[in-house]
Amino acid sequence: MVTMRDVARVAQVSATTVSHVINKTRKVDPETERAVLEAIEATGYLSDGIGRSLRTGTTQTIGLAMSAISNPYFGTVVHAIERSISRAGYSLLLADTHDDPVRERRAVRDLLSHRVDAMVIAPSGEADSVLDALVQRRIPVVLIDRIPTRERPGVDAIGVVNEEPTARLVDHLAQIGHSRIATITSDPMLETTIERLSGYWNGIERNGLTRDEDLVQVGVRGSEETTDDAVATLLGLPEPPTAIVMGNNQVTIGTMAALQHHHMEAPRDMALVAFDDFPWANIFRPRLTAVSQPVDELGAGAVSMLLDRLADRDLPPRHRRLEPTLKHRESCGCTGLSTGT
Amino acid sequence: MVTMRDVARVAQVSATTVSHVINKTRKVDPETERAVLEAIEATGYLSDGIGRSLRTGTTQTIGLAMSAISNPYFGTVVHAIERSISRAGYSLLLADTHDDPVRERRAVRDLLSHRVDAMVIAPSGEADSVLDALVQRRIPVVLIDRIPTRERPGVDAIGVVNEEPTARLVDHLAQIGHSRIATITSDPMLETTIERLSGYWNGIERNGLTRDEDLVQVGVRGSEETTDDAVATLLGLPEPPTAIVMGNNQVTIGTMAALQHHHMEAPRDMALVAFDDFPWANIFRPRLTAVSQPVDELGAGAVSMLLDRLADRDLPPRHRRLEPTLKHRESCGCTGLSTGT
DNA sequence: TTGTATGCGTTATCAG
DNA sequence: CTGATAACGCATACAA
Repeated sequence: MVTMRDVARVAQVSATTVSHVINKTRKVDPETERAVLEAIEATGYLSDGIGRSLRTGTTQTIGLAMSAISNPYFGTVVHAIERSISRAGYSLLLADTHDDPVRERRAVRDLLSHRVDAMVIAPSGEADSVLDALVQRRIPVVLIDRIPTRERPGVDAIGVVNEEPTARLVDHLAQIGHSRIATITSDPMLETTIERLSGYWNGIERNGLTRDEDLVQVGVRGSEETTDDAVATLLGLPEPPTAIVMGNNQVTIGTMAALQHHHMEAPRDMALVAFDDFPWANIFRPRLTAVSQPVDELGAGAVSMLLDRLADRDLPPRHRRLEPTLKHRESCGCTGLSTGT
Repeated sequence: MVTMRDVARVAQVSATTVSHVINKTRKVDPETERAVLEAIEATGYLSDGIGRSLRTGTTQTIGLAMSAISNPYFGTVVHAIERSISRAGYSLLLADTHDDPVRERRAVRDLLSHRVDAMVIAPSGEADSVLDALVQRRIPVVLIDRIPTRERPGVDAIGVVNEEPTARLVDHLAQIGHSRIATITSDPMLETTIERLSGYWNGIERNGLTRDEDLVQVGVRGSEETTDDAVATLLGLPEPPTAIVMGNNQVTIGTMAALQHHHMEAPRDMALVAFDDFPWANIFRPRLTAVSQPVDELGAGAVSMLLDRLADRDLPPRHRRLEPTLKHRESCGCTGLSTGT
């Protein structure tokens, strides 16, 4: 490996000077500078981040801990985060939590071991102890997607409004005549699930519908079989639902597959509305009526908060809620007024 | 920050012993070990990868350089790679190339600066100089998706067979009666584009169709407007095509959107077949007849080759081709024999 | 079974 | 304007 000392030798200067040339951190004679630059070119020298990190205490690296499986927008989110981050001169270290508290703990440990300067986390339902440990180490953290009720010093959060938009979904179904409206959601420990469920109930109540626990299927971890069972249960009810609110993208996939098994089609046999949109929703049928998250903004917002906190760790914690957009399309079965893009 | 020396002080031993306890790298008195472990617990010590890396020369980090935009399977690939990699005790450092040679160079430099132990790259069409530099530094590299014609020492590659499967797509269209078969592809510099295009021509010729350059639309970078133009051009032909072979996922999205603008529907108004499948292809309509890549296997295979090479850098270069699967569904307009899953 | 000393590549401090 | 030196946290060769 070619080190700074090698460059220094070739350029006939001290390593100090080479360092200063590279980092533009003090005035150096143009002549000398040229010599150094040439030596760098000649040797093919590339500065070693490890050495620098050890010395400076910063790695210019941000850790991202989230579940690849659970988030169908995974790619988009990672991409949005990577873009903002690299623009700011940081690199992205990835760790998969699988939305499982144990693996989440491991993932964060790993990130910590690599000395990331800060982390973005999509916290599992039981992330408290992990977060507390992070707070104690005073490492900047931004929570994404799931916003905890409790605030922590040094921990920001960004996500969307979940409750009211879900209620609106129910409103809409009620307005077009549905009275048996079911909902299927995933992991009940997740903050998002809780909020969307609460929105569902609000919708049921404010539309004067009868509150029926049987219409609520809380899928465990949202695996496909579970969703299949959930749909079967709903269809087997004495008075089956005529509409379903799907709690997230994963559930939507499972639910639609299940309906297919039953040879049912939306919106003909079942009205369908979803929380979470699909990137290609407009090209394929049925065009899903869905609450769409501003994924790019979430990623960019997360990084922006992180950079703010990197600049001043004592900033009071901020929790940002972005407004999702209702994409009114066709799966709800109300054809007339489609506005979706 | 709590360092090894802190632990050593608390445990009343030397730093050396602490190191040995942590790494299980020499015999140590059970009593002493207990004391060290306790001290680690008490202090909340976490070993510093930076210090270790500087000393050992390895970072236990793998770099992944690919374009998030161009690859709709991005999430799946990253996930597959991350899984295999973390199982082997490595972490994943991400860099976006945007499929642009300049940004690719930057991405690789970044990764190199962070001293990744090895890299996985989805090379742009002009990656030669970058790859040569990597070879010179003797850093293990696996190319994914696009397999160069030239072999390089120390550089493995993994991807799918492109030519024959594309020809088969044409075969199928020809067999069900199409004679005006068009193709739309993206960046003509990419190895995959070249191979698929060649497969297209093979198909045209071996089915005795007339070779018509007008039916080939090579999209630049596959942006949506470009695809729109391509479709318009095709439809404006004196003898427009009745079927289209879409060269990749991105093109598929663009083409389907464009067809929609023209109020055309597959397979009614245009037979459609694609290279690259969609994760949710079965749930939405039209169910696309498509060549599907074994994405998980590609990721796992890439990592496996990387680990092999990490164990022995002098392994001869290997180029692996996996077989993609034809998912015969409905967009091709030949209903009878659908076999797709 | 344990400890001391050294150096990995860099940058900050201080001296010139 | 430039250079010598020490230190970041760790693992190892060597000594005890």
